Amino acid sequence: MSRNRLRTVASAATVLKTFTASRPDWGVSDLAAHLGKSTSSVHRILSTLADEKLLEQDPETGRYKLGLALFDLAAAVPSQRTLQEAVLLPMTDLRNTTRETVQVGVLDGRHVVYVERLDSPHSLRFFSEFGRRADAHCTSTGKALLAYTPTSRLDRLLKGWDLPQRTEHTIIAHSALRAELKRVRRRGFATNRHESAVGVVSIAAPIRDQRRTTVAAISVAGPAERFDEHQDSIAQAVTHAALAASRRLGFTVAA
Amino acid sequence: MSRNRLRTVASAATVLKTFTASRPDWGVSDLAAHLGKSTSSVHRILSTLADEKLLEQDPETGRYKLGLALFDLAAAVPSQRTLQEAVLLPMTDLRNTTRETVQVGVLDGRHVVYVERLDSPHSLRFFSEFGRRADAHCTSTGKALLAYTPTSRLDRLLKGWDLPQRTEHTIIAHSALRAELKRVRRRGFATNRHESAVGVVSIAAPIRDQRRTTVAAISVAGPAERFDEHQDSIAQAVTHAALAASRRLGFTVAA
DNA sequence: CAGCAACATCCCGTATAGCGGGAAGAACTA
DNA sequence: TAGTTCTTCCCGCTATACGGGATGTTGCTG
Repeated sequence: MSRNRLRTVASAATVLKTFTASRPDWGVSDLAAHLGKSTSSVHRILSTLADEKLLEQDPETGRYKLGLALFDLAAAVPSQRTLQEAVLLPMTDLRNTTRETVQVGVLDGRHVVYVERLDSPHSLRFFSEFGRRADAHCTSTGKALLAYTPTSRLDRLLKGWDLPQRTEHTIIAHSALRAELKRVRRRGFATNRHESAVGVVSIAAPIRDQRRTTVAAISVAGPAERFDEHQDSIAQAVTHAALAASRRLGFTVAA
Repeated sequence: MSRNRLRTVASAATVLKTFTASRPDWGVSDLAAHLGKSTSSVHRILSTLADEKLLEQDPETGRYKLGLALFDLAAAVPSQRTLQEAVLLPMTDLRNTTRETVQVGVLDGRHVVYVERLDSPHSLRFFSEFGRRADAHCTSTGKALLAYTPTSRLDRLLKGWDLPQRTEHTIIAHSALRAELKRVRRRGFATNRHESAVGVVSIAAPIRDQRRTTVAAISVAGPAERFDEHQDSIAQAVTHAALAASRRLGFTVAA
């Protein structure tokens, strides 16, 4: 943490981040109690953020919630723009080939953030999962990204990382995860077989840029029964799409 | 603007909002010049926001961009959650019926913010347009929302609103817009025929909640040539989907 | 229906956080 | 190699932000 920080801005950021999907609205008093601050201070932060449209206040109840200005900001997150352009056609091709949901994710610490998505024609999924974050250790996207994370950085991530067990198939031992990541590097793709949730299977491959750095991963996900029959061909299609996307980011195959 | 505001927080919000799709990254010096502040002050704000993951700094160039924490916040915006659940099946049905892209939007002042989307099976569109905002006066979604905006509020919006002309078909006169909104109320749906962009046609209908308040609109959009043949049946499907979504929000048809 | 509780909002005295000038260090360019 | 541009940091000064407590509103309960 930088020494030269603005504590009022940090407090306001903390306030913003207290609004979550599971706790979408707060009153002045209960937020003050939650944060251990006075109602005066919290009220000032909330009304300032509301003036800036980052929050909204329900005029009937007086409670605050996140505001629409956040959509504008989320839509402007730039690293995904270059990535978006690169994955446009490969994602569409992959979706049309596999008829399944296709996603692109990036690593954020011990999580995956899904930044792009194309629904399968017969999927009920929605944009609401845009920006969704998931565990890195038990998703194919996460494992595809961790597999190519520099060793020193992976060591730092693993230190103190008590891998959450999501299903009975979830890898929870560091040694097992390291072995699995080695297997991912050998095969060139990662799989998730009921590790993040029972019934969910996915395959992911890394997307690299012109410096050969893995910057994202592309995946196909669906219910297990549709995958088991065609895993080899899906894996091939995913690695093909990942290479196509990589090429568009300037990656060249070694001679 | 509230008198009781935190100017450091307001400055930080201004900094965040300076990052846009068209200007996705800033250095300390050029942002300071842009905002008329000293580099010391701007640097402190930027590094504090980076500590909070709302911004990221490129370690090679020193320039700042928006951070991934914004996805978490955008995904947690609550008013869309209830709406999402309500529009789930109606959107899917509408997409399957029309084979076109389906969106749900809400009004934000003189703009529409698209908060849900389902791509047509043959669309190249992507999540990058999630949260996209568009003019209200020349989109079917916008007109469907403005048509049911209380008169006093519509008057306030129109006052000083110089309607931007996007194509030769765009409504730019207040009187013409009022007449058009009357027509929307009479027909129960709104249309956009090359008004927001040449070649783009869409049809939208209002979604109401249990208090009979119009809270969102659902629309189908596509290229003009696919719409012209089936406008009546598409309009019927859209109004049907809007009613289904409304019912799920507790709306009941008057006896 | 009156009293009470809970909440948001606001005022004001105090002190500390934040401001900007300017210096230091790094990287780039002519 | 010197000059330029940029980011980062230090420090004195002052204006902002803090929290206690008061006020007003709304809803609940006996």
